[in-house]
Amino acid sequence: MVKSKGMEKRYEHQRYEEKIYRNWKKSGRFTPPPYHPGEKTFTIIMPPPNANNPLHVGHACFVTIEDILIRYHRMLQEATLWLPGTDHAGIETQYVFEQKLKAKGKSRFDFDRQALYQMIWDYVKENSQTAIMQMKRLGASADWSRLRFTLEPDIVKDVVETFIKMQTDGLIYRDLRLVNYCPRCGTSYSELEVVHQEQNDPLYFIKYGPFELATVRPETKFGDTAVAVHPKDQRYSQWVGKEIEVVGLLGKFNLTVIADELVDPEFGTGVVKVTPAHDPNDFEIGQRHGLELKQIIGFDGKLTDLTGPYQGLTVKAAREKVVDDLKARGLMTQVDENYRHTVAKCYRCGTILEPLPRPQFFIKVKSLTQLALKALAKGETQIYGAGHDKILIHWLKNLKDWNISRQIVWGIRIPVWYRIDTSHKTQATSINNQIIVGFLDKEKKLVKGEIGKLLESYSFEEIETGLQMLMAPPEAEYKVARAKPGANYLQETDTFDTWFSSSQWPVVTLQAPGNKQQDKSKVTDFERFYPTSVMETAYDILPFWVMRMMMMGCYLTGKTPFTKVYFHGLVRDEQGHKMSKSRGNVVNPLLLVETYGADALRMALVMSTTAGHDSNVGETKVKGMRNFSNKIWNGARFIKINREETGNKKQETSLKTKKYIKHLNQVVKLVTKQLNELKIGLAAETVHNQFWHWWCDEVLEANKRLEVSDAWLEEGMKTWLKLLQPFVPFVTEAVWQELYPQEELLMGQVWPAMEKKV
RNA sequence: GGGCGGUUAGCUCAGUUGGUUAGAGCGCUUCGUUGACAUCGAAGAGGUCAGAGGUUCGACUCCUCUAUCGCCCACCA
Repeated sequence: MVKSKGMEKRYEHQRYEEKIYRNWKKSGRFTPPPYHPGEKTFTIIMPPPNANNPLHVGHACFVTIEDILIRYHRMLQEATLWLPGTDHAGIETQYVFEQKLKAKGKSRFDFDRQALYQMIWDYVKENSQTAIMQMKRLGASADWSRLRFTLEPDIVKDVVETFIKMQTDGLIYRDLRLVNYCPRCGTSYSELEVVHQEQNDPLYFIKYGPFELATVRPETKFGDTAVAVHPKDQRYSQWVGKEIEVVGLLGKFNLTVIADELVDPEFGTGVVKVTPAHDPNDFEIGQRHGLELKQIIGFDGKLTDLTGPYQGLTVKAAREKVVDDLKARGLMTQVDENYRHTVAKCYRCGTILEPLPRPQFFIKVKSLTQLALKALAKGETQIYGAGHDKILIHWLKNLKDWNISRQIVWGIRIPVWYRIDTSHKTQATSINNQIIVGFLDKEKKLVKGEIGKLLESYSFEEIETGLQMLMAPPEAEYKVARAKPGANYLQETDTFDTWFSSSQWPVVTLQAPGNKQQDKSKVTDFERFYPTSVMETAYDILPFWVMRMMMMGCYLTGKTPFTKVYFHGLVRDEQGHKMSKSRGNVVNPLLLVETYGADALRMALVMSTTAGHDSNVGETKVKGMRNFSNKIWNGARFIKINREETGNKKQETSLKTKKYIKHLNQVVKLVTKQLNELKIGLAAETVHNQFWHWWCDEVLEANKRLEVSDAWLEEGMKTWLKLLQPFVPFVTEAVWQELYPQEELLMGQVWPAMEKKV
């Protein structure tokens, strides 16, 4: 066995990775160089990981792909910026935190807003540090000096300004709508956060005045304000416009029969009860016909005082009781036990969502989607990833107005203010004094009620200090303002949908004052780096994030926020199963890094993957790529031993060098082309196969046979290390320093030229 | 009900935008360790590229249809 001074037989990643990362960071190359006119820039805004959980293998995937592109462009000597950040992830984080409170026997209602916010803040800060540390272990060469967080003051300020601008532009409205409300999470959701799930539920046929009708939700009958049939349904045409008398569980009542297109004459008996307050279709019908909105289910998921003996029952319990009572009174004619339909559930906790009427802030999306569609049509943004461009367009064309109100604490509070009249004589009459508030009084006891009435026993200050929630009637007057507009104003307690701030991420991160140039030039990061080059993210957040970033970026700046979008697929386990905690097949990326090295994991995550398609990654693949790191190491070790043994005096004798150099040029060309075309998986495959099966298997052997000179072998190795660096930065840097200790870091080298002359 | 993908070697996947004998990793067979690497090397077995039709001088690649698997969306009470 041949021994070389300083190079072990195997590449031991543990001995190098940490030190190498420190040297990279020290070199200052994570930060783009000072501005100079005419520079070419390359920018990636990192998808900010949720600051509530350690990283999973999906994060490792985006870190790898983005780092490859960043390192490549940095070597092309472009002004390269990879701007990292973390996201407060409103509902996600509050949910996780509430679980922790629950474990301690507490709930969010035990704390006032400020206290709860501060607790979550501390928790998130701690977790973000973990996430950042983990990304560094993967070799992420991001500019950590520009790290941003969605709830830091500069960002919040910009997000608030955006809302004000949109209000001025008439893109915001507050209206009473049926929102998807989760009684467990205590908040409403946007259209996108609803999961539709198919399930079996009994379909009940009940007697309804002169009719019979079918429903899966008999408990909502207390909120019925009409009966509807299809306008062309001959069977019922004589009833339309007439009043009918219905005998219900709470006694007799009268309803009008209306005709509406939405009714399917084929379904059930062709007659439906209309419950505008608790069904999205019925709400629409109600709007068209001016029906009363009778809310009989509260925001706690229980029946209200309008339901007599059923008051206080949960929806589920109420349904059972109503069914029993209907049967007992002979009002139930039949039950279809095998009825299959879809129900809307909370994406977060799986609770069945209640459509409930609630005044919320909405964004009119139409003009925004038009801007995004235009940018796509003009090719200002190109999508990479298996048909997801079509999906994006489909979304943009069908998007509904965006509900941006969330009833949680952990987020940016909506900058809307309600004036409360504290003069006694108007307390009862002012519409704003009918605002319902909940607050913790001096004894930390929760008090709830109309503010006008509460002001008789509490001071305005006491209410304001302990305020937990505020619910203003739809007609309430409000002011949009950056700061409290006057003494008697109370701020809206709802916060923005977390995606509202995320949608502005490329704009606000680059605009943040903390990111001003260090040098004296007046060019801001925004001017320098916007629009960004590539947005790289998983396809599953296309509608939540990418689409909305396009809409908001175009709206705020007149330019699309990124010229290319690269979607990566989901990382599945070795057998192709989706990773999940319950399945127990979640792989911890950090564990793999420890065992096989960061380079091995990186390579395993990108080799032979294509944009937009899921990939399977398991230990065997990572192990194989660990072997690849070792192969690179040993290729270098051969050169080093060669130097020591022969003093690099081997000259070629057969003039085959020319052929090898030509091939090497072709490889450089190919890898460059593939990276330019964002064919990352293919590029990784090329360097892997060419280095191993061509360079090592053929050229090294040729050198032994004196067909390739030592000098050219060295030259080729240098080229190879540069080509490999973006993919496997650690081992190549380690080798570089072994072979070329006098040179600057490999990370700072220039990408190989296309042509190398023999 | 609408949309988007996949179907290539035993398994997991590539296939550089139609061009000579279709590739990789893992697995399998046989052989090989004094001189980079056994986390290795050499040789090899294994594919009618889901099926049918079409365009073309030429199709894994483009078009149509079928089968099958998967994902996303959807207001059917």
